[in-house]
Amino acid sequence: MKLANGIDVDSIVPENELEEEIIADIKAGRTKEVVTRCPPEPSGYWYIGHAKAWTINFETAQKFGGRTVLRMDDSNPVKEEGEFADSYMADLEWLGFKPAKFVYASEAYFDEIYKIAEKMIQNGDAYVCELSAEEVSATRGTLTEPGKNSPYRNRTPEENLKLFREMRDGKYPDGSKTLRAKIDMSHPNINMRDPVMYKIARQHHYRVGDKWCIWPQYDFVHPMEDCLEGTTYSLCDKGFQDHRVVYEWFVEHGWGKKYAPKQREFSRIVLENVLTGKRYLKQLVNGGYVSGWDDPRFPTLVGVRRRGYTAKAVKDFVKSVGWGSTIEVSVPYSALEYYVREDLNKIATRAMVVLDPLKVVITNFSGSEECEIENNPNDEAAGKHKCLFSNEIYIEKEDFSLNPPPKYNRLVEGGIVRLKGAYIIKCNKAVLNKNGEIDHLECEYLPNTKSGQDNSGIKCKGTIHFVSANNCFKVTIREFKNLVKDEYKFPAKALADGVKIEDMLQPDSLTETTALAENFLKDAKPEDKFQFMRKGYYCVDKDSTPNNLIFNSTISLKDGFKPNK
RNA sequence: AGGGGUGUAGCCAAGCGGUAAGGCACUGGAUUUUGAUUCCAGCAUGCGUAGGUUCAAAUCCUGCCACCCCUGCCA
Repeated sequence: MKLANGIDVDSIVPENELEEEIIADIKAGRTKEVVTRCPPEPSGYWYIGHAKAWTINFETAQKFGGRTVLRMDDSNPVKEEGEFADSYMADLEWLGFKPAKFVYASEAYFDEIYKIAEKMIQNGDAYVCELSAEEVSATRGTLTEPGKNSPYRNRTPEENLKLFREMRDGKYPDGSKTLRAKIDMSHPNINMRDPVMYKIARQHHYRVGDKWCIWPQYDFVHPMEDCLEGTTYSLCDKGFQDHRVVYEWFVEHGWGKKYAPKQREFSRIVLENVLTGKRYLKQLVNGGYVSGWDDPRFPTLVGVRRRGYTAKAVKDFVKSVGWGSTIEVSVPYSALEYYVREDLNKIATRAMVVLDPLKVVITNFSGSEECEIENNPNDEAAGKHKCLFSNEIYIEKEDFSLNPPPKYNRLVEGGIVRLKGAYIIKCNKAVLNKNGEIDHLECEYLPNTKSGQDNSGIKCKGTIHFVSANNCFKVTIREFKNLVKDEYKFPAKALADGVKIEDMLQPDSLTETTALAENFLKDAKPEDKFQFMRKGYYCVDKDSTPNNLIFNSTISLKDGFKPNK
C-alpha cells in the first residue's frame, strides 16, 4: 500500500496510537496525505515545552512524507504582537523544521471564515445573541446543572444574518452582541453550551489593522483554519481534550465535508524546578533579574540555545518522554540534561581551561615544548590541536591538596600526576605565602614520560589539565544555577499558592569569574561549543568582544569522584 | 445531570489473553592519559483496589478508590 508520495505504508513502524490510526486511515482511503500544523499564538516566547508540540507535528508529517503548515493563530488582537512571529521562525529553523507554508490566519483565512459563519447562520446553526458577558456566564449553568437557552436563540436566519452583517459593519458597540453556535445549552460538556463564535471588539490588529471589529473565537476559528489548510491531523496538547467534541461539531456544521481533520492530543511536559509562565518570566525580565528573554537561565528556546543546549538534545528529550497519557507529565530536569550531555559529548571540541589557577614552576625544565590534544577522543575525525608545555604552568587549585581525602589521585606533596597531553610531574614542594596559603608549587617533570611516547614504565593514577603561562589568555566564565531554589519543584504552583517570586529565586544563580584558557580558544565564535576537559561544556556567549571572550557554562561533566567509598 | 481524562518502580514509559520492554535516576564492577565517555551487572513475585471469567489476566467483566482538567466574548 503506497501513498501518493511513493512511501510504502507497510514499511512504516508505528510508534504510538496516533501513527497506528494514521496507517489505518491511509489503508482505509480516508487519508491521502498527512498534513499537520504548527499554530502558535504570537503572544510570547517559546519554551522547551513547545518544542514537544512542534516536534510531534513536524515529525509525524515527515514520517509519512507529508507536510506541516506554520500558521499564526492570531485571532485575539489584544494579546498578539508582530515581533513574536520572527522569533518563532528563528526557533523553528534552529530546531531544523521547515514549514511547507507560512501564513497569518488573520490575513489568510478571516474572509473565508466570515463566509462560513454566514453559511452557518443560514443553516440555522448560529445566532446573534445580545446577552452581556455576565449574562452569558450566568446562563451557562454549572458543572452539574444545565444552562438556560438565550432569549435570542430562536431568531430567524434572515434576522440573524442582518444583525451579524451589522455587527461586522460596526453598528454595535463592543461587547453588545455575539454570534453563538446553536448547539445545546444542557450539554454535559460545558464547551458545547452555545459557544461564542464571534465577539465585537474595536481593537487594532498587528496584521490586519482595523479591517475587522468582530473577531472569531478559538473553538470556531481553529477547526475552520485546519479545514481551509487541508490539515488531516490537528495535534494539540491534552488541555484541549474537552474541546474535541466542539471541534468535531464545527467541522461537521461549518465545513461539512466527509473527510475531516482529526484532533488528537498529547501530554504537556512540565520540567521540575523550572519556572515557566509568561507573566512570571516577564516579571523577571522587567525587574532586571535576568538579562532578557534569551537569558541562559531561562527555559525559553532562545535561552537554552544561548546556554549552549543543542536542538538535537531538546528534540531527543521531548521524544524520550513520549506521547503521554495525562494532561501534564512532570519530568526531572536531569532527564533533559542527559540528552544535552549526550549530544555535546559527541560534538564539543575538547580544550584545556583552568578555572581557578594555581601556579606551578617546573624546576628542571626550560623553554617550552609543543604537545597535542585530541579534539574529541570519541571521534578521531575531529583531529587534534597543539598546545604548549613550559616551565611555568597553571593547574586547578582543587587538583592539589596538602591534606588529600581518601582515593585522591591528583597532585600531593611528593606525589606524581600526569599533565594531559604532556609529561608526568612530581611535586617537590608547596611554597606558602606569609598567610600560610599556597602560593605556588615547585615540581619537576619526568623525562621519557611524554604523552604518546612514554617509555618510562611509570604508572600514574591521575591525569589533570593545565595551561602553560606562555600559551593562555584570560576569558570570562558565566556559571549558572537554577533560577529558583531547589525546594520549589513546581514553581508555578508555589507562586499560585502565594509564594513571592523574590523569595523563590536563588540568590546567586549567575556568577561571573575569569579563567585561563589555552590560546587555541582565541578564535572561538558565539555559539561555538567546547568541553573544558574534566570540568564541563561551555558555549561562547553573544556578549563576547574581541578583547573579552565570554563562555556560558552549559552543563558540568558528571563527577564520579566519591572520596569516602 | 455532570462531563472528559489517567492510574505499571523515585520520574517517564512499553504492553492490546501466554507469564512485567526500554530510558532517566540510583547502586556495584571493568576499561580509560578527561574521576567524562564506553562497557557489563543490579534495580516491580508486581501493574490503584476488591471480586469474577479463564488452563492462563497488567490485558476481558463488575464494583469500589485516588488524582488531573472543564462553568473566558483567551488560545
